[in-house]
Amino acid sequence: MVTINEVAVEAGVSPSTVSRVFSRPEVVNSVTRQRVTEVADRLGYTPNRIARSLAIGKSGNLGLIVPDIANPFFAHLIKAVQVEARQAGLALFIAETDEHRLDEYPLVKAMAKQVDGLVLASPRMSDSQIRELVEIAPIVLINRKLRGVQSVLIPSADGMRQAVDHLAALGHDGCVYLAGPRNSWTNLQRRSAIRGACRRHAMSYTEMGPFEPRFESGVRAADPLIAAGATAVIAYDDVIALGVISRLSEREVRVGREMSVIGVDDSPLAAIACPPLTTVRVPAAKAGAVAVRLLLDLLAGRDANGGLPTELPTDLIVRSTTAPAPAAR
Amino acid sequence: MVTINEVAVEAGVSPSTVSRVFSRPEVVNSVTRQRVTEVADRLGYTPNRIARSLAIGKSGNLGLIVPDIANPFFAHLIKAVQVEARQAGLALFIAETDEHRLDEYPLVKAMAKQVDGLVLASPRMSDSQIRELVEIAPIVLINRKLRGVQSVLIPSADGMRQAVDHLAALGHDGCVYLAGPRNSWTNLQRRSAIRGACRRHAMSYTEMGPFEPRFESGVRAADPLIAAGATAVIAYDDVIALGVISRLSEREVRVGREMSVIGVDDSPLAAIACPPLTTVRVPAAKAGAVAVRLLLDLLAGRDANGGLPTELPTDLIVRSTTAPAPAAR
DNA sequence: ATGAAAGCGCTAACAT
DNA sequence: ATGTTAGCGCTTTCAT
Repeated sequence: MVTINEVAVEAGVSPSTVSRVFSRPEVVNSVTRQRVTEVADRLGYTPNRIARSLAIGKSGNLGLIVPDIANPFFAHLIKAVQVEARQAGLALFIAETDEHRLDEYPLVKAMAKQVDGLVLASPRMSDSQIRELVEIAPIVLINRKLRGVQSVLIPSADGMRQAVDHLAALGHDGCVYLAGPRNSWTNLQRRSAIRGACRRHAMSYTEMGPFEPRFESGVRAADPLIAAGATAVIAYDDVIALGVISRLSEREVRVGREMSVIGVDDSPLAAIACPPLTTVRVPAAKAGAVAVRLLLDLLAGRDANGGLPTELPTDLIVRSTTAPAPAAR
Repeated sequence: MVTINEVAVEAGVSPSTVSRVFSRPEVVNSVTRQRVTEVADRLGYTPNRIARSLAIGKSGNLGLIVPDIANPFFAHLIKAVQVEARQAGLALFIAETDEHRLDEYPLVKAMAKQVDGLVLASPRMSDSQIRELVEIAPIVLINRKLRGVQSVLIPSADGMRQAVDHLAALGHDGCVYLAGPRNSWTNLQRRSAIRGACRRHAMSYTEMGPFEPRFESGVRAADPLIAAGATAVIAYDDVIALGVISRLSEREVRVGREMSVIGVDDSPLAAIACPPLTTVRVPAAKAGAVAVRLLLDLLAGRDANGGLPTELPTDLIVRSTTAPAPAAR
């Protein structure tokens, strides 16, 4: 491995000069700079980021923790974070908790030591654990609210309300909510928004779950749904909704006829599904991008947004899985 | 930040002892160890991984480069790599090239310096660039073949042959291939397998493209397909296939009747689609897991698999988008 | 504009 | 079993 010193002797300058050429080129004489870069190229020298990190006390890395990489919502979130981080010249560490609440904390803690900042997407760990992490590295939360910690929130209350209004307008006199992970902030938000809207419309509210956000959860949920005589269901997310639809079709209940189904996320899946899924659009990519920008502000000492949570809006996208209630037809 | 030295003085031992307690606990007297860990806890000390990396010359990190994080194929690949890396106690850097061939090399090179090994998934860069990277860090390639570089390959020839056989059995007298990215090894494999199989069946072979693996590419491809009077089409991947189906439905050509469509990947999308997509199953997760294991072997000096490429099999999954040729009915 | 020297936090011979 | 010492490769005062 070729170091700064070898370049220095070869170019007939001191190590400091070589260092400057790579960190603050403008302060070194252009002809010296020229010579140094030329030698560096010839020797194939490139700075050792780790040594650099140790010296300046910053890693140039960001960390991102998500529950499930393959879930389309998080996949798009990751993508946006990656793009934004790169734009800022930062590399991205990524880790998945796989919805395993227990491993989450040690995992994140280990990562926190080697990054300049951390984005936690829908973390399941306790408030106090998050507080401890904040001591180690600047943190931005996505879909989790905690006093004194910067966050970007997608409350989805608007979208859920729109969803229930939509159902009410179609004449449904009740709806069931297929709940997501028990401790998820997002789930709590959705649940209470739906419940509130149902009350306002004098619709009955039933809850099933909790379900992990997987396709299989949805297929598992479908039969109880039929048994309960439901006519309308809102799932925690698109993935679950799609599972429901799949099983419903197998059971020969026509979705968008006998049963109305609404998902959340508007992942690409939703538009492709059959029938196309009515869903609440959630700005995943936007959330990721905003989170990174907040983190960057934090790192730069700009006090981002006055420490207030940034809230992103949601909206109902009506497609073909919702229809008038059978009784109302 | 509390360092090893502060712990040392507080515990009345030398820094080396503290260091040992954290790296090779078994070599230090259990009572000293006890005292040190206790002090460390009290002071909230945790080792600085960056300093450690510099000292031992290894980072404990793996890097993964993918063209598109949100593509389900890569999403599942990433997930498997992440799981496998974590199991080995390694953190994972991830970067996306977004199918931008130009940025790819510098990006990867920067990452190569701070990881112990690299997995390149479907890289688009040139052979010589890859060769240069191999000088910097151990590398395992996925779906790219290069003499002297370890790789895991999914040639998909079997699957494509099965796909064409299937079409032939349904009475189609030709098929069109919606090609993927021009320089992609995978695309070349698929193309030649399809072409070969068509020749064997005396079927006509037509190619359109290249297309980036996106839904929109597929919708764009559909009209020319109709115009060309095609009865059967094999898309580079599921995502494109789904786009085709979507546009075909809009144009009111019934998929699985007038037109047969086959995808590749068997992403979750395929089963959910409408109608369910006939597709060639590609073991994305398996590929990721195997790649990490090969990399680990490389790092350990075990010469993995004799340096031979590991090949993973593919198989046709027949669902509902393929049907007898209209003429043959 | 450049150089000398100290140090970032940890590890690894080598001694004891 | 533990301490001493000398780095790992880079940055950064402080001089010049």
